[in-house]
Amino acid sequence: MAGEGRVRRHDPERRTRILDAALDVLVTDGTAGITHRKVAARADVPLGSVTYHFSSLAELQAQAFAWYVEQRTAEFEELFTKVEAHQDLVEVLVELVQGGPSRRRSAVLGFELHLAALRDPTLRALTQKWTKDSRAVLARFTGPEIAGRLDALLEGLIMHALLATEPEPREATRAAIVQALTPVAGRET
Amino acid sequence: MAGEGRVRRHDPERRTRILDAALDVLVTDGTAGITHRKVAARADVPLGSVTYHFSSLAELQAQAFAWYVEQRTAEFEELFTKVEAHQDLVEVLVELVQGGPSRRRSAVLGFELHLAALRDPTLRALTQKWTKDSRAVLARFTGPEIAGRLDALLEGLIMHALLATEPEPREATRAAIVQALTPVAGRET
Amino acid sequence: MAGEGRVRRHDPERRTRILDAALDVLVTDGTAGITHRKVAARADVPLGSVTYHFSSLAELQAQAFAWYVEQRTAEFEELFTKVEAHQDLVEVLVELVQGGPSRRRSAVLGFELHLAALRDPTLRALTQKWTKDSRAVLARFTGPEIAGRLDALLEGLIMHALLATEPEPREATRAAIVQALTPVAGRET
Amino acid sequence: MAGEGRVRRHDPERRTRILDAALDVLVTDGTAGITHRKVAARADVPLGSVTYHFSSLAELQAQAFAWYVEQRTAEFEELFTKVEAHQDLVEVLVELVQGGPSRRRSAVLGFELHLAALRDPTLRALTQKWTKDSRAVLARFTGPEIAGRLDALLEGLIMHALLATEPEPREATRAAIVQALTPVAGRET
DNA sequence: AATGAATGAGTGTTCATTCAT
DNA sequence: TATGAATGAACACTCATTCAT
Repeated sequence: MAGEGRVRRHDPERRTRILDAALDVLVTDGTAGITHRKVAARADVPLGSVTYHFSSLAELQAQAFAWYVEQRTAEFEELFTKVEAHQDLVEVLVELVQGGPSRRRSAVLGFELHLAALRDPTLRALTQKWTKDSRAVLARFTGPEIAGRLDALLEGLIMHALLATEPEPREATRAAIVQALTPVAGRET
Repeated sequence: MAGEGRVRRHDPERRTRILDAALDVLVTDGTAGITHRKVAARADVPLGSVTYHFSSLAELQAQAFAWYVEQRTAEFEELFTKVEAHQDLVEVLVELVQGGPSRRRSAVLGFELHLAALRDPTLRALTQKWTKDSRAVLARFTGPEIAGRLDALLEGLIMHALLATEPEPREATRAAIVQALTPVAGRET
Repeated sequence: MAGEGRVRRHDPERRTRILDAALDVLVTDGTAGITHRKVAARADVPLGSVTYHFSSLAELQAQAFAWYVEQRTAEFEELFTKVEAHQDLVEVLVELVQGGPSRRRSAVLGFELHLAALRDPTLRALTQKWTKDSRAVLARFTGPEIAGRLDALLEGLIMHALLATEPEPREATRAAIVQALTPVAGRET
Repeated sequence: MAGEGRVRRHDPERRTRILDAALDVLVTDGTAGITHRKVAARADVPLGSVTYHFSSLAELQAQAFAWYVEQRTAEFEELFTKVEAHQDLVEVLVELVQGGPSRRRSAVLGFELHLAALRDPTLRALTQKWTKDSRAVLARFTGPEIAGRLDALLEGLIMHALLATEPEPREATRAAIVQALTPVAGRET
């Protein structure tokens, strides 16, 4: 708002806009395809502006991912404020996995981050905190052990959902989640 | 099978050596970092040899991934030939997740492929066949529904294992797998 | 002299501090490596401050070199105030050449300036005046002809001293200087 | 010779032509101003060709300087093959210092190299060998001690000749050289 | 008076790809 | 058939300089 003039000298939200643009590029082209130029074009900002605000492409990527995790953590947290009964929990989790195209962006970024973290210790710190926080939220409803497996299951389900040509039936997803939530009767070794 | 033989005069294994080198590079640097030059260096082959055998870098990557899936599918299949009792199955799967550094390479390539497939239809065909085959193997022991969830769970567990600083306790992994294998007693929803 | 005072309100020594910083950068990185940013960092001054006080990088460099020549000329002059006997002169000159690391900075800047002057007429005016002044000082003790060759010899000795891995023996330096100071007996054409 | 066609696929002397072009650029713009693009333009060669033949700009510069020293050493050597009498020696040296514009290029490169060597150990190895070789040649006529001072004197004379607006009188140069060649009668110190 | 944000030109370098041999 | 030379496009990044505040 306030004038989309060609020349934008004072532009206090530029940093954030660049970060959002970087995330857009990461969704589209992945860490393999991100470049200063693509980000600048997406943010409608001169090339020099990107290198001015971020000391390197790696730094830009790291901050973009941090910004993504921050948003997604809040969103995740918020999702569970409405959960009261066990049934609510199941529904929320199913929605998390099956969530339409709106969720696709989020999921792609998540996997992109995971893979990048495999090679970048800085990012790994980010994913570890993220995983810990997610599990903590789940654990409020399930206890820590179940939260761990549930988290892994969700990760796998989401990845498969992303890659499947035709969506998994909602029932199958629900059944998988319900099972993960159900303590096993007879103890295992 | 066999077939494929296009160029194999003097150095019949050069093609394969290049593919293996490409996989090595993919493990180290990811799809973001693979180049003709790195592959050539790794395979100890002149640069021209790589571009000669593979019409483009994308083509090389695709064939490398195909070669990887072929190997991994066989390996996966083989893993289950020894399984007889239910207990064996659990052990094999736990090993699959916890498998040491030897399995790391495999796991990294798997995720790299999944992510690449998100944007490349050619690769998606590959991942779909792979997923289908893996599930089919699992289904021989568990039935189709459970195979699906189990597959997702394994995917998630492996990813988490890759990213964790300290390995998950073997017990937790086993418990998660056992649970996925155990049909839920009382139906819900 | 004095004059020059253009901008000196709140931080009257900032200009000088910037010039000194510029010289430091010139010693470290040469004319090939000087930048506004390095100078600003060295002077612990905001980037804008450098461009504010000096209209261009060339201008900054020129003034830094002028400042250097001014200092060095005074220092040179001062060096000879103590000289009375011929023997004193020799000692002072040997010290000039062999002078330890303290003199290194000075020598590097001198050669840097000479080379820059080769391509920049403004700087050449500076080097010419400098050479003239130096020779005039020497000439007070040696007469003009000897001063010229002596000056050249010193220049060469200093350059060699800078580049040598192990210092030339003090005796050799002294011998060279003594010889330059000694008028040739029998004239030859 | 042999066709100056626009497209020059096979061009075995390209490396050398690039080195010569690099020296040209170094004469014109110094180590401060050399770029891949300038060298490419000067050599009439595509940009990629320069980076193909030389792994970095520093490498290109180093090899160009090495090539220069090689040429200049040979030239220097050759200069003294004609020297028989003492008088010949003086004449050759005077010519070395006073040598017209043809010698200017050589001199500029020499100083450029000296200064660059101050900061680059690789280049310093080059200058040290060069200095050693030059002195050895001189020493054949003067003995080692005098060769050292003579070398320094020549260096200084040449630098001054480069920077002077009007050439030093030939006589003054000759006198300086003659003096450096003349052993001092009375012992010093 | 002073400065941080901003930008466009230019840098070194990498690389997929082409092609003559 | 196989390969090294070659090249043009693109990249990350640096920087002198401008300008609004």
